[in-house]
Amino acid sequence: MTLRLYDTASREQRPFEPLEPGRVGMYICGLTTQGSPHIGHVRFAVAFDVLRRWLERGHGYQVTLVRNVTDIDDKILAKAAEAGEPWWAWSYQHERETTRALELLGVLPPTYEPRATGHITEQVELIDALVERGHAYAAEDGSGDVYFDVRSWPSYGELTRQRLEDMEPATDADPRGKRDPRDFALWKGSKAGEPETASWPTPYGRGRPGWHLECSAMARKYLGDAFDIHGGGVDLRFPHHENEQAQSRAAGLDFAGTWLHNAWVTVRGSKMGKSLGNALAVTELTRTVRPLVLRHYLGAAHYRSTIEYGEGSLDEALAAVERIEGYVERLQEVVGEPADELLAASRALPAEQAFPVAFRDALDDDLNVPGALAVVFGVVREGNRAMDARPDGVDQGAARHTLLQLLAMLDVLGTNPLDPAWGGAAGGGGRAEEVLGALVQERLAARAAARAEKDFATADAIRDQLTALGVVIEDTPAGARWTLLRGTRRAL
RNA sequence: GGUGGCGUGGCCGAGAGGCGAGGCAACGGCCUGCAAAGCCGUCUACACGGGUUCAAAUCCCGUCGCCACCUCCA
Repeated sequence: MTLRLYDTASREQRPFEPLEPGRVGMYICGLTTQGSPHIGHVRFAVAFDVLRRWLERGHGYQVTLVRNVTDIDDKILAKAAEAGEPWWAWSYQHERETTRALELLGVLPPTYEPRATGHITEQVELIDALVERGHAYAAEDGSGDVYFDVRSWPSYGELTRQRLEDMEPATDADPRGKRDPRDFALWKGSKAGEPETASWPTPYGRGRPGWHLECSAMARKYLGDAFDIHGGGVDLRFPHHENEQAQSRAAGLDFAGTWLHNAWVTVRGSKMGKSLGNALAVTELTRTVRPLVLRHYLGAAHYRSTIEYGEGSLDEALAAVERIEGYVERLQEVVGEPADELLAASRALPAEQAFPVAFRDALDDDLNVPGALAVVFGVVREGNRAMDARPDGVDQGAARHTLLQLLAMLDVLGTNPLDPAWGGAAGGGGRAEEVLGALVQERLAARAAARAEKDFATADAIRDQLTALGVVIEDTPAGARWTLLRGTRRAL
């Protein structure tokens, strides 16, 4: 089955066909450097990370993923000034913070991450082309601004189905220099009071990029005049993506073939945002929540559905993750192979063997992750049942195959518990862990001895003591199993 | 005013004309010395009112409620 994606531009699901067989060019907007990222900010990255993984792993495409960093805009300048810091320091600090947050969540790095300020000449080239074609003009008030002439481009508004006469005027620049109040700034002339470092020389005067232009210029540079997928959050449809498309196409470029937009994380029905006071910073949350759990939470719903964050959301995610992990551990015990070998074997499986048909169908259906997760949980339930039925005689080969498939599926969703991205908790070495293991084993031996003598008071006291320390004990036919409590909340 | 979207069981969350998605929670049971984990079972839902159809959560019309975007926005 071919992958079908919902294209925002045509408002329908369409079979995905890359422009160049076997290769996919993908451009994603979203990285914010205005401040610290909250979980809403990183949802786009998780959503498109799953798409990227599925394109690569499920369909064998070679993906070139470009994720831009718009490292200069009005808000960055304003916030940095307020904080008494250079804008570039402010911007870079938050860029690094966001990158760290995404790494924490197991989001694979893009192929390239270009910055707006590093592509001034490419933007000027684009402005030149637009001016030449009569779609852009230097402001008549001598401000140094350059505007896109929306009335010169009849299909302006096509991406979001809006008619020019219904639109409100753009306010991102001084309206006095505009031919039409809805014209938007391609380039912003340097204003008095703005830092010297926030301007670059151009034929139109010193200034800085308007918002939008950098994406058109960078997508063109790294992905070509036409490319396959352009993604971002729903709020970017207008004006950002509308303007990107208008300026690129007016300059004679085909631009994006498919537009993908992810929905929000809401709190009590409203979009998460700092100004609303309901934003949850990623780095704050991950002090008490395992990144894997947060990743599962953010990725579990369909990317076009709003997810409602509430009390207990992450506890639910933890329960789901632990259910999967519990089964993975159970299988690992049967198979008896080191985690890294299993991981490698799973990743070496051809896609046809790695993914059950129902899983493939779900993801091919506009990335239906909930459907794919249902397949995962189905495997977990069936597998647990089979092991309960024949605790001592599970077929090792079958168990191994199931495990490799399960890991492959979880890999695509980005929630494979054996992935080293999560800190290698499973079977990972480390001197401290060795020592801890030996000490726990000693306690477990004492408990086993007490149980053998039916001295349950002593046995339970040992278990309670370990539990209090965050060591969870589970008795199995083969003896006690212990795991470190890695709960959403701090255990102690 | 314009554009897009949403309303599904106690909660989260898929589905989009007929076959009980899935997860969490709760309750009952199996297993266990007791637990934990796991398994089995119970809770048969689609905002409301009409209509189309042999059949509607799904299509159509209307009503109500909610959200987002309309030049800062994931």
